[in-house]
Amino acid sequence: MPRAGLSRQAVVDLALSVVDDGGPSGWSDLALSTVAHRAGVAVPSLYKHVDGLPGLRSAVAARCVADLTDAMARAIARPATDLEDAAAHKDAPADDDRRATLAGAEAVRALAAAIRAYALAHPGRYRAVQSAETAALGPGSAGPVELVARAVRQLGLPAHRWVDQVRAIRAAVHGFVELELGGGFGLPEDVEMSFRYLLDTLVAGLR
Amino acid sequence: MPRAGLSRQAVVDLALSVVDDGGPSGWSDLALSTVAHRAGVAVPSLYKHVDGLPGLRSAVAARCVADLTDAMARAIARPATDLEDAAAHKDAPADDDRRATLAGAEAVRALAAAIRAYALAHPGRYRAVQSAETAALGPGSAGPVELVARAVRQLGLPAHRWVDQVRAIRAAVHGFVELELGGGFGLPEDVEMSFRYLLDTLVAGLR
DNA sequence: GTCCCAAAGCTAAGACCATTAGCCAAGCGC
DNA sequence: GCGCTTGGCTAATGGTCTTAGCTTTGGGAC
Repeated sequence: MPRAGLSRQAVVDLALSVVDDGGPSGWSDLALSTVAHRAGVAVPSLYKHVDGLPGLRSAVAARCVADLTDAMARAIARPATDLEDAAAHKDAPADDDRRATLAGAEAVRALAAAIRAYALAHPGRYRAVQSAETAALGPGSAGPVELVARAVRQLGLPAHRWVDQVRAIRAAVHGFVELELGGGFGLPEDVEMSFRYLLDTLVAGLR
Repeated sequence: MPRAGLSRQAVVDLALSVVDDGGPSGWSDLALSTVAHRAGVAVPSLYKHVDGLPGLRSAVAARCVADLTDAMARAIARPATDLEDAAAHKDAPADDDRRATLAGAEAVRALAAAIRAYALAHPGRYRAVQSAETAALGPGSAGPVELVARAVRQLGLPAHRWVDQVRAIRAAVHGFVELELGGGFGLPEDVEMSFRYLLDTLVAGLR
Protein backbone atom coordinates (compact mmCIF):
# COMPACT_ATOMS: atom_id res chain seq x y z
CA MET A 1 0.00 0.00 0.00
CA PRO A 2 1.47 3.35 -1.02
CA ARG A 3 1.84 5.81 1.81
CA ALA A 4 -0.43 8.78 1.94
CA GLY A 5 2.42 11.05 3.03
CA LEU A 6 0.50 12.64 5.86
CA SER A 7 1.92 14.90 8.53
CA ARG A 8 0.55 16.72 11.51
CA GLN A 9 0.41 19.81 9.35
CA ALA A 10 -1.51 18.06 6.59
CA VAL A 11 -3.99 16.50 9.00
CA VAL A 12 -4.75 19.85 10.60
CA ASP A 13 -5.15 21.39 7.14
CA LEU A 14 -7.64 18.71 6.19
CA ALA A 15 -9.51 19.25 9.44
CA LEU A 16 -9.63 22.95 8.72
CA SER A 17 -11.22 22.28 5.36
CA VAL A 18 -13.76 20.01 7.05
CA VAL A 19 -14.61 22.76 9.51
CA ASP A 20 -14.96 25.26 6.68
CA ASP A 21 -17.24 23.02 4.66
CA GLY A 22 -19.50 22.42 7.65
CA GLY A 23 -20.87 25.94 7.94
CA PRO A 24 -21.61 27.31 11.40
CA SER A 25 -21.82 23.80 12.82
CA GLY A 26 -18.63 22.70 11.11
CA TRP A 27 -16.71 23.05 14.33
CA SER A 28 -18.97 20.99 16.55
CA ASP A 29 -19.44 18.44 13.78
CA LEU A 30 -15.73 17.93 13.29
CA ALA A 31 -15.06 14.18 13.38
CA LEU A 32 -12.02 12.02 12.91
CA SER A 33 -13.86 9.84 10.44
CA THR A 34 -14.48 12.76 8.09
CA VAL A 35 -10.86 13.86 8.20
CA ALA A 36 -9.61 10.32 7.69
CA HIS A 37 -11.90 9.80 4.73
CA ARG A 38 -10.74 13.04 3.17
CA ALA A 39 -7.14 11.99 3.69
CA GLY A 40 -7.80 8.63 2.08
CA VAL A 41 -6.68 6.85 5.20
CA ALA A 42 -8.17 4.69 7.95
CA VAL A 43 -9.22 6.47 11.12
CA PRO A 44 -6.61 5.00 13.48
CA SER A 45 -3.85 6.21 11.19
CA LEU A 46 -4.59 9.76 12.28
CA TYR A 47 -3.33 8.92 15.74
CA LYS A 48 0.18 8.77 14.30
CA HIS A 49 0.03 12.51 13.68
CA VAL A 50 -2.43 13.91 16.16
CA ASP A 51 -3.38 13.18 19.76
CA GLY A 52 -6.91 11.95 19.19
CA LEU A 53 -9.92 14.14 18.62
CA PRO A 54 -9.16 16.49 21.53
CA GLY A 55 -5.65 17.01 20.25
CA LEU A 56 -6.86 17.71 16.75
CA ARG A 57 -9.41 20.17 18.05
CA SER A 58 -6.81 22.12 20.01
CA ALA A 59 -4.51 22.25 17.02
CA VAL A 60 -7.29 23.45 14.74
CA ALA A 61 -8.46 26.01 17.27
CA ALA A 62 -4.97 27.36 17.72
CA ARG A 63 -4.60 27.82 13.99
CA CYS A 64 -7.93 29.64 13.85
CA VAL A 65 -6.90 32.00 16.61
CA ALA A 66 -3.71 32.85 14.76
CA ASP A 67 -5.73 33.21 11.60
CA LEU A 68 -8.20 35.66 13.10
CA THR A 69 -5.42 37.58 14.81
CA ASP A 70 -3.76 38.01 11.44
CA ALA A 71 -6.92 39.29 9.84
CA MET A 72 -7.41 41.78 12.66
CA ALA A 73 -3.84 42.98 12.52
CA ARG A 74 -4.14 43.53 8.80
CA ALA A 75 -7.38 45.42 9.30
CA ILE A 76 -5.71 48.08 11.44
CA ALA A 77 -2.52 48.11 9.42
CA ARG A 78 -4.10 48.90 6.07
CA PRO A 79 -7.21 51.04 6.24
CA ALA A 80 -8.46 51.00 2.66
CA THR A 81 -7.55 47.50 1.53
CA ASP A 82 -9.49 45.30 3.83
CA LEU A 83 -9.01 41.57 4.03
CA GLU A 84 -9.14 39.79 0.75
CA ASP A 85 -7.23 42.05 -1.62
CA ALA A 86 -3.99 41.80 0.32
CA ALA A 87 -2.65 39.53 -2.39
CA ALA A 88 -3.25 42.16 -5.04
CA HIS A 89 -0.69 44.38 -3.35
CA LYS A 90 1.98 41.70 -3.07
CA ASP A 91 4.04 43.37 -5.78
CA ALA A 92 4.03 46.79 -4.18
CA PRO A 93 7.26 47.84 -2.42
CA ALA A 94 7.59 46.51 1.10
CA ASP A 95 7.46 50.01 2.51
CA ASP A 96 3.78 50.09 1.71
CA ASP A 97 3.29 47.83 4.71
CA ARG A 98 4.74 50.52 6.89
CA ARG A 99 1.62 52.65 6.57
CA ALA A 100 0.68 54.13 9.93
CA THR A 101 -1.54 51.92 12.05
CA LEU A 102 -5.06 53.06 12.75
CA ALA A 103 -5.62 54.38 16.25
CA GLY A 104 -8.42 54.89 18.74
CA ALA A 105 -12.04 54.74 17.69
CA GLU A 106 -11.07 54.06 14.07
CA ALA A 107 -9.06 51.04 15.16
CA VAL A 108 -11.84 49.72 17.36
CA ARG A 109 -14.31 49.93 14.52
CA ALA A 110 -11.90 48.32 12.09
CA LEU A 111 -11.18 45.46 14.49
CA ALA A 112 -14.86 44.85 15.07
CA ALA A 113 -15.53 44.82 11.35
CA ALA A 114 -12.65 42.40 10.82
CA ILE A 115 -13.97 40.01 13.45
CA ARG A 116 -17.41 40.01 11.93
CA ALA A 117 -16.06 39.58 8.41
CA TYR A 118 -13.99 36.64 9.55
CA ALA A 119 -16.93 35.04 11.30
CA LEU A 120 -19.17 35.43 8.28
CA ALA A 121 -16.56 34.09 5.90
CA HIS A 122 -15.54 31.17 8.14
CA PRO A 123 -18.33 30.48 10.63
CA GLY A 124 -16.88 27.16 11.74
CA ARG A 125 -13.46 28.65 12.35
CA TYR A 126 -14.97 31.47 14.37
CA ARG A 127 -16.69 28.98 16.64
CA ALA A 128 -13.37 27.18 16.99
CA VAL A 129 -11.75 30.40 18.13
CA GLN A 130 -14.34 30.81 20.85
CA SER A 131 -13.67 27.42 22.38
CA ALA A 132 -9.95 28.10 22.47
CA GLU A 133 -9.37 31.73 23.38
CA THR A 134 -10.03 31.16 27.04
CA ALA A 135 -7.66 28.26 27.63
CA ALA A 136 -4.68 29.38 25.61
CA LEU A 137 -3.11 32.77 25.95
CA GLY A 138 -2.64 34.71 29.14
CA PRO A 139 -2.92 38.50 29.25
CA GLY A 140 -0.27 40.28 27.22
CA SER A 141 0.17 37.56 24.64
CA ALA A 142 -0.76 38.78 21.19
CA GLY A 143 -4.24 37.53 20.33
CA PRO A 144 -7.57 38.98 19.31
CA VAL A 145 -8.26 40.20 22.83
CA GLU A 146 -4.94 41.94 23.13
CA LEU A 147 -5.47 43.73 19.84
CA VAL A 148 -8.77 45.09 21.07
CA ALA A 149 -7.18 46.04 24.37
CA ARG A 150 -4.44 47.99 22.62
CA ALA A 151 -6.96 49.91 20.56
CA VAL A 152 -9.04 50.70 23.61
CA ARG A 153 -6.02 51.99 25.52
CA GLN A 154 -5.40 54.45 22.70
CA LEU A 155 -8.82 55.99 23.10
CA GLY A 156 -7.47 58.35 25.74
CA LEU A 157 -10.06 57.42 28.34
CA PRO A 158 -9.51 56.82 32.08
CA ALA A 159 -7.36 53.75 32.67
CA HIS A 160 -9.60 52.37 35.40
CA ARG A 161 -12.27 51.80 32.74
CA TRP A 162 -10.10 49.99 30.23
CA VAL A 163 -11.11 46.52 31.34
CA ASP A 164 -14.79 47.39 31.29
CA GLN A 165 -14.41 48.92 27.85
CA VAL A 166 -12.60 45.96 26.36
CA ARG A 167 -15.21 43.62 27.79
CA ALA A 168 -18.01 45.78 26.41
CA ILE A 169 -16.56 45.80 22.90
CA ARG A 170 -15.84 42.09 22.93
CA ALA A 171 -19.30 41.28 24.26
CA ALA A 172 -21.09 43.44 21.73
CA VAL A 173 -19.21 42.14 18.71
CA HIS A 174 -19.25 38.53 19.81
CA GLY A 175 -22.92 38.62 20.71
CA PHE A 176 -23.89 40.23 17.44
CA VAL A 177 -21.92 37.78 15.37
CA GLU A 178 -23.16 34.81 17.35
CA LEU A 179 -26.79 35.84 16.89
CA GLU A 180 -26.20 36.51 13.22
CA LEU A 181 -24.56 33.14 12.63
CA GLY A 182 -27.31 31.36 14.51
CA GLY A 183 -29.96 33.00 12.36
CA GLY A 184 -31.20 34.90 15.38
CA PHE A 185 -32.10 37.98 13.38
CA GLY A 186 -35.40 36.99 11.89
CA LEU A 187 -36.48 40.33 10.52
CA PRO A 188 -35.48 41.40 7.01
CA GLU A 189 -34.03 44.70 8.19
CA ASP A 190 -30.47 45.42 7.10
CA VAL A 191 -28.09 43.58 9.41
CA GLU A 192 -25.09 45.56 8.21
CA MET A 193 -26.78 48.72 9.36
CA SER A 194 -27.61 47.25 12.75
CA PHE A 195 -23.99 46.33 13.28
CA ARG A 196 -22.83 49.86 12.53
CA TYR A 197 -25.53 51.19 14.82
CA LEU A 198 -24.35 48.98 17.66
CA LEU A 199 -20.72 49.95 17.26
CA ASP A 200 -21.37 53.65 16.78
CA THR A 201 -23.59 53.74 19.84
CA LEU A 202 -21.17 51.85 21.99
CA VAL A 203 -17.95 53.53 20.90
CA ALA A 204 -19.46 56.99 21.08
CA GLY A 205 -20.74 56.26 24.56
CA LEU A 206 -17.47 55.07 26.09
CA ARG A 207 -16.22 57.37 28.84
CA MET B 1 -41.12 -6.07 36.07
CA PRO B 2 -42.88 -3.13 37.72
CA ARG B 3 -43.42 -0.16 35.46
CA ALA B 4 -41.44 2.98 36.00
CA GLY B 5 -44.49 5.15 35.36
CA LEU B 6 -42.74 7.49 33.00
CA SER B 7 -44.40 10.13 30.85
CA ARG B 8 -43.26 12.66 28.33
CA GLN B 9 -43.41 15.23 31.08
CA ALA B 10 -41.29 13.15 33.43
CA VAL B 11 -38.70 12.40 30.77
CA VAL B 12 -38.30 16.06 29.92
CA ASP B 13 -38.01 16.89 33.62
CA LEU B 14 -35.25 14.34 34.02
CA ALA B 15 -33.48 15.72 30.96
CA LEU B 16 -33.75 19.19 32.43
CA SER B 17 -32.04 18.00 35.59
CA VAL B 18 -29.30 16.41 33.49
CA VAL B 19 -28.77 19.68 31.65
CA ASP B 20 -28.63 21.56 34.94
CA ASP B 21 -26.11 19.20 36.48
CA GLY B 22 -23.85 19.46 33.46
CA GLY B 23 -22.82 23.08 33.89
CA PRO B 24 -22.28 25.21 30.79
CA SER B 25 -21.74 22.10 28.69
CA GLY B 26 -24.78 20.36 30.11
CA TRP B 27 -26.77 21.17 27.01
CA SER B 28 -24.35 19.84 24.43
CA ASP B 29 -23.58 16.84 26.63
CA LEU B 30 -27.22 15.86 26.96
CA ALA B 31 -27.50 12.17 26.11
CA LEU B 32 -30.31 9.65 26.10
CA SER B 33 -28.23 7.20 28.09
CA THR B 34 -27.88 9.63 30.98
CA VAL B 35 -31.59 10.35 31.07
CA ALA B 36 -32.48 6.68 30.84
CA HIS B 37 -30.10 5.79 33.64
CA ARG B 38 -31.55 8.51 35.81
CA ALA B 39 -35.05 7.23 35.08
CA GLY B 40 -34.04 3.69 35.96
CA VAL B 41 -35.00 2.49 32.52
CA ALA B 42 -33.33 1.11 29.38
CA VAL B 43 -32.50 3.60 26.67
CA PRO B 44 -34.98 2.37 24.03
CA SER B 45 -37.83 2.82 26.49
CA LEU B 46 -37.46 6.56 26.18
CA TYR B 47 -38.65 6.33 22.58
CA LYS B 48 -42.10 5.54 23.92
CA HIS B 49 -42.34 9.07 25.32
CA VAL B 50 -40.04 11.18 23.20
CA ASP B 51 -39.06 11.30 19.55
CA GLY B 52 -35.43 10.35 19.90
CA LEU B 53 -32.66 12.68 20.94
CA PRO B 54 -33.69 15.48 18.56
CA GLY B 55 -37.23 15.36 19.91
CA LEU B 56 -36.05 15.44 23.48
CA ARG B 57 -33.78 18.37 22.73
CA SER B 58 -36.60 20.40 21.18
CA ALA B 59 -38.86 19.70 24.12
CA VAL B 60 -36.19 20.68 26.62
CA ALA B 61 -35.31 23.80 24.68
CA ALA B 62 -38.94 24.86 24.47
CA ARG B 63 -39.29 24.51 28.22
CA CYS B 64 -36.17 26.57 28.76
CA VAL B 65 -37.46 29.35 26.53
CA ALA B 66 -40.70 29.47 28.49
CA ASP B 67 -38.69 29.36 31.69
CA LEU B 68 -36.50 32.32 30.73
CA THR B 69 -39.48 34.26 29.43
CA ASP B 70 -41.13 33.81 32.80
CA ALA B 71 -38.09 35.06 34.67
CA MET B 72 -37.90 38.10 32.42
CA ALA B 73 -41.59 38.88 32.77
CA ARG B 74 -41.30 38.68 36.53
CA ALA B 75 -38.28 40.96 36.46
CA ILE B 76 -40.22 43.80 34.89
CA ALA B 77 -43.40 43.08 36.85
CA ARG B 78 -41.88 43.34 40.31
CA PRO B 79 -39.02 45.76 40.63
CA ALA B 80 -37.75 45.09 44.14
CA THR B 81 -38.31 41.36 44.51
CA ASP B 82 -36.17 39.89 41.82
CA LEU B 83 -36.28 36.26 40.83
CA GLU B 84 -35.92 33.86 43.68
CA ASP B 85 -38.09 35.34 46.44
CA ALA B 86 -41.27 35.17 44.43
CA ALA B 87 -42.35 32.26 46.60
CA ALA B 88 -42.00 34.35 49.75
CA HIS B 89 -44.78 36.59 48.54
CA LYS B 90 -47.18 33.79 47.73
CA ASP B 91 -49.36 34.64 50.73
CA ALA B 92 -49.69 38.32 49.90
CA PRO B 93 -52.99 39.44 48.37
CA ALA B 94 -53.21 38.82 44.66
CA ASP B 95 -53.43 42.53 43.95
CA ASP B 96 -49.78 42.80 44.83
CA ASP B 97 -49.05 41.24 41.47
CA ARG B 98 -50.78 44.15 39.80
CA ARG B 99 -47.91 46.47 40.55
CA ALA B 100 -47.18 48.69 37.57
CA THR B 101 -44.77 47.20 35.05
CA LEU B 102 -41.41 48.84 34.61
CA ALA B 103 -41.03 50.89 31.47
CA GLY B 104 -38.35 52.21 29.18
CA ALA B 105 -34.72 52.22 30.21
CA GLU B 106 -35.56 50.72 33.59
CA ALA B 107 -37.26 47.81 31.89
CA VAL B 108 -34.39 47.25 29.49
CA ARG B 109 -31.92 47.12 32.34
CA ALA B 110 -34.13 44.81 34.36
CA LEU B 111 -34.56 42.45 31.43
CA ALA B 112 -30.85 42.37 30.77
CA ALA B 113 -30.15 41.62 34.40
CA ALA B 114 -32.74 38.86 34.39
CA ILE B 115 -31.22 37.22 31.35
CA ARG B 116 -27.77 37.26 32.86
CA ALA B 117 -29.03 35.99 36.21
CA TYR B 118 -30.80 33.13 34.46
CA ALA B 119 -27.73 32.25 32.44
CA LEU B 120 -25.49 32.23 35.50
CA ALA B 121 -27.94 30.17 37.53
CA HIS B 122 -28.67 27.68 34.73
CA PRO B 123 -25.86 27.80 32.16
CA GLY B 124 -26.98 24.65 30.40
CA ARG B 125 -30.54 25.87 30.08
CA TYR B 126 -29.35 29.19 28.69
CA ARG B 127 -27.41 27.41 25.97
CA ALA B 128 -30.54 25.39 25.23
CA VAL B 129 -32.48 28.60 24.77
CA GLN B 130 -29.97 29.82 22.21
CA SER B 131 -30.32 26.75 20.03
CA ALA B 132 -34.10 27.04 20.05
CA GLU B 133 -35.05 30.72 19.85
CA THR B 134 -34.35 30.96 16.17
CA ALA B 135 -36.41 28.00 14.99
CA ALA B 136 -39.48 28.38 17.16
CA LEU B 137 -41.40 31.60 17.50
CA GLY B 138 -42.06 34.09 14.76
CA PRO B 139 -42.20 37.83 15.42
CA GLY B 140 -45.00 38.87 17.73
CA SER B 141 -45.13 35.65 19.71
CA ALA B 142 -44.30 36.24 23.35
CA GLY B 143 -40.72 35.21 24.00
CA PRO B 144 -37.53 36.78 25.34
CA VAL B 145 -37.01 38.74 22.15
CA GLU B 146 -40.52 40.16 22.18
CA LEU B 147 -40.14 41.28 25.78
CA VAL B 148 -37.00 43.20 24.88
CA ALA B 149 -38.72 44.62 21.82
CA ARG B 150 -41.64 45.89 23.91
CA ALA B 151 -39.31 47.58 26.36
CA VAL B 152 -37.36 49.20 23.55
CA ARG B 153 -40.50 50.53 21.92
CA GLN B 154 -41.37 52.27 25.17
CA LEU B 155 -38.12 54.22 25.12
CA GLY B 156 -39.76 56.90 23.02
CA LEU B 157 -37.11 56.82 20.31
CA PRO B 158 -37.64 56.95 16.53
CA ALA B 159 -39.46 53.86 15.29
CA HIS B 160 -37.12 53.32 12.36
CA ARG B 161 -34.38 52.50 14.86
CA TRP B 162 -36.30 49.97 16.93
CA VAL B 163 -34.96 46.95 15.14
CA ASP B 164 -31.39 48.16 15.41
CA GLN B 165 -31.89 48.90 19.08
CA VAL B 166 -33.34 45.53 19.92
CA ARG B 167 -30.53 43.83 18.07
CA ALA B 168 -27.96 45.93 19.90
CA ILE B 169 -29.36 45.08 23.31
CA ARG B 170 -29.68 41.41 22.51
CA ALA B 171 -26.18 41.24 21.09
CA ALA B 172 -24.60 43.01 24.03
CA VAL B 173 -26.30 40.93 26.68
CA HIS B 174 -25.90 37.64 24.88
CA GLY B 175 -22.26 38.30 24.06
CA PHE B 176 -21.42 39.29 27.59
CA VAL B 177 -23.11 36.27 29.10
CA GLU B 178 -21.57 33.94 26.55
CA LEU B 179 -18.08 35.21 27.25
CA GLU B 180 -18.69 35.04 30.98
CA LEU B 181 -19.95 31.47 30.84
CA GLY B 182 -17.06 30.41 28.66
CA GLY B 183 -14.57 31.84 31.14
CA GLY B 184 -13.57 34.44 28.59
CA PHE B 185 -12.99 37.15 31.19
CA GLY B 186 -9.57 36.21 32.48
CA LEU B 187 -8.84 39.30 34.51
CA PRO B 188 -9.90 39.51 38.16
CA GLU B 189 -11.72 42.81 37.67
CA ASP B 190 -15.33 42.89 38.84
CA VAL B 191 -17.52 41.34 36.18
CA GLU B 192 -20.69 42.70 37.73
CA MET B 193 -19.37 46.20 37.27
CA SER B 194 -18.42 45.55 33.66
CA PHE B 195 -21.94 44.39 32.92
CA ARG B 196 -23.45 47.53 34.35
CA TYR B 197 -20.94 49.59 32.42
CA LEU B 198 -21.90 47.91 29.18
CA LEU B 199 -25.60 48.39 29.74
CA ASP B 200 -25.33 51.95 30.96
CA THR B 201 -23.17 52.90 28.01
CA LEU B 202 -25.41 51.25 25.49
CA VAL B 203 -28.78 52.32 26.88
CA ALA B 204 -27.64 55.89 27.42
CA GLY B 205 -26.33 56.05 23.86
CA LEU B 206 -29.47 54.83 22.10
CA ARG B 207 -30.99 57.48 19.88
C1' DG C 1 24.13 -1.16 -3.51
C1' DT C 2 22.26 -3.40 0.77
C1' DC C 3 20.44 -3.65 5.01
C1' DC C 4 17.86 -2.05 8.94
C1' DC C 5 14.77 0.25 11.58
C1' DA C 6 11.71 4.03 12.71
C1' DA C 7 7.64 5.63 11.26
C1' DA C 8 3.32 5.24 8.88
C1' DG C 9 0.00 2.69 7.40
C1' DC C 10 -3.29 -1.33 8.39
C1' DT C 11 -6.89 -4.68 10.79
C1' DA C 12 -9.10 -6.21 14.89
C1' DA C 13 -11.38 -5.38 18.95
C1' DG C 14 -13.65 -2.80 22.75
C1' DA C 15 -16.40 0.78 24.78
C1' DC C 16 -19.88 4.03 24.14
C1' DC C 17 -23.58 6.24 21.47
C1' DA C 18 -28.55 6.39 19.04
C1' DT C 19 -31.93 4.01 16.61
C1' DT C 20 -35.16 0.28 14.91
C1' DA C 21 -37.59 -4.08 15.33
C1' DG C 22 -40.02 -7.10 17.69
C1' DC C 23 -41.47 -9.36 22.03
C1' DC C 24 -43.91 -9.61 26.57
C1' DA C 25 -46.35 -8.44 30.43
C1' DA C 26 -48.95 -4.90 33.27
C1' DG C 27 -53.00 -3.04 34.18
C1' DC C 28 -57.08 -0.34 32.70
C1' DG C 29 -61.75 -0.36 30.30
C1' DC C 30 -65.50 -2.88 29.52
C1' DG D 1 -62.73 -11.84 33.91
C1' DC D 2 -61.05 -10.73 29.17
C1' DG D 3 -58.67 -8.16 25.93
C1' DC D 4 -56.06 -4.68 24.19
C1' DT D 5 -53.42 -0.66 24.61
C1' DT D 6 -49.21 0.72 26.30
C1' DG D 7 -44.83 0.85 28.46
C1' DG D 8 -41.26 -1.68 29.46
C1' DC D 9 -37.62 -5.16 27.68
C1' DT D 10 -33.75 -7.56 24.67
C1' DA D 11 -31.39 -8.01 20.40
C1' DA D 12 -29.31 -6.18 16.52
C1' DT D 13 -27.38 -2.42 13.40
C1' DG D 14 -24.45 1.18 12.43
C1' DG D 15 -22.00 5.15 14.00
C1' DT D 16 -18.35 7.35 16.95
C1' DC D 17 -13.45 7.30 19.31
C1' DT D 18 -9.73 4.74 21.08
C1' DT D 19 -6.02 1.12 22.01
C1' DA D 20 -3.22 -2.83 20.73
C1' DG D 21 -0.48 -5.01 17.82
C1' DC D 22 0.97 -6.29 13.07
C1' DT D 23 2.97 -5.20 8.40
C1' DT D 24 5.33 -2.65 5.30
C1' DT D 25 7.51 1.23 3.44
C1' DG D 26 11.24 4.07 2.41
C1' DG D 27 15.19 6.63 3.64
C1' DG D 28 19.69 6.80 6.00
C1' DA D 29 24.04 4.29 7.46
C1' DC D 30 27.47 1.80 5.99
